[in-house]
Amino acid sequence: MREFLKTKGFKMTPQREIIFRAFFEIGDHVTVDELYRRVRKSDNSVGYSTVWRNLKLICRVGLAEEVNLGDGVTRYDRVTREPHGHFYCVQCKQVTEFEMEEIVAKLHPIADKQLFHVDTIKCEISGVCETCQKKTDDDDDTPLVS
Amino acid sequence: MREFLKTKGFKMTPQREIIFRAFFEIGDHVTVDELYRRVRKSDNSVGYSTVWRNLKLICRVGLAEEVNLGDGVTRYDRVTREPHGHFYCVQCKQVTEFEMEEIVAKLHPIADKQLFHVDTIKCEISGVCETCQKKTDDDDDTPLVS
DNA sequence: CGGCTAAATGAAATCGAATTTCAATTTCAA
DNA sequence: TTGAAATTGAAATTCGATTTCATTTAGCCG
Repeated sequence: MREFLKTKGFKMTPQREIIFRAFFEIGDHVTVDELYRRVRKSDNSVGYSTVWRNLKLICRVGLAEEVNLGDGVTRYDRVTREPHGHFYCVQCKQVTEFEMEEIVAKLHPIADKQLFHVDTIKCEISGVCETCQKKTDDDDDTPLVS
Repeated sequence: MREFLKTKGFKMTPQREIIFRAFFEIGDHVTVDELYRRVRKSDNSVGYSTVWRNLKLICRVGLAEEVNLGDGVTRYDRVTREPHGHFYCVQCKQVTEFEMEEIVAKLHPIADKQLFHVDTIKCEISGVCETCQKKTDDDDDTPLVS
């Protein structure tokens, strides 16, 4: 990793070491705050902005990407995996994934047709997860569109 | 519209009249600020928060939905149309659409399989639009990867 | 037509995540 | 070892989103 960063003009530091390690351990849909807490367990002197900057750095070097589920908090995903979309439960805020190979394959021709140069493709499905569906079978939340 | 709102327990006001009208005229991917400016042309005494609240209201009654393209600004789309995804040009910030009927049809079974109750489906493709591609053929922006 | 209550408004204040500033520290190539 | 450039931590700032609050208004009821 030190070498990889060097080739891109960045230095390795103890804090960065911890942050990178933590990020790749936690895995996906992490928020800055979550990662910050996690990092503090290893070294409680690491600053919030350092965690933030390094998360941005991980994105810049192409190892992660920002995920926006519309709840005002930015999450971060590793990009070292298959293309995938997200299920976002509006009740428990839990994020799960689904494989998106086929969807992506369908989307590319659409972009090509409009001569749009694609950087990233995102699919987000919001709704209620199985667990929360069961939980809210009774206590209904005054539906506006009855 | 007055009647429609009444059935949902809301009143009609001059400001609301203007805001609703403006929203459905402008059409899509409007930001609060854009709509606010537009509304002020009809009546420069309308407040920003009123525009914001009414945009939220339009969403609540199911006539619009929030669109999040990851640039920190919330946009609003009418929902009275075919399901569609968005192209977002990271250079000129322009938003265009693409038809998504078929994609949605493929996505639903995926959600069903995980027993996820779907509220909304969003597909966002970020990249560079045709116009901006031509514009930036020369002045390259120091690519980090490569 | 008044009177009344809930809803709506506008301005200003607040919130909160994201981002920047700045002085001090650290990395690492020469 | 040394110096330039990168990095860090804390605090400040930014900026869109949202709330507060005093005032006004819509629309139902008699």
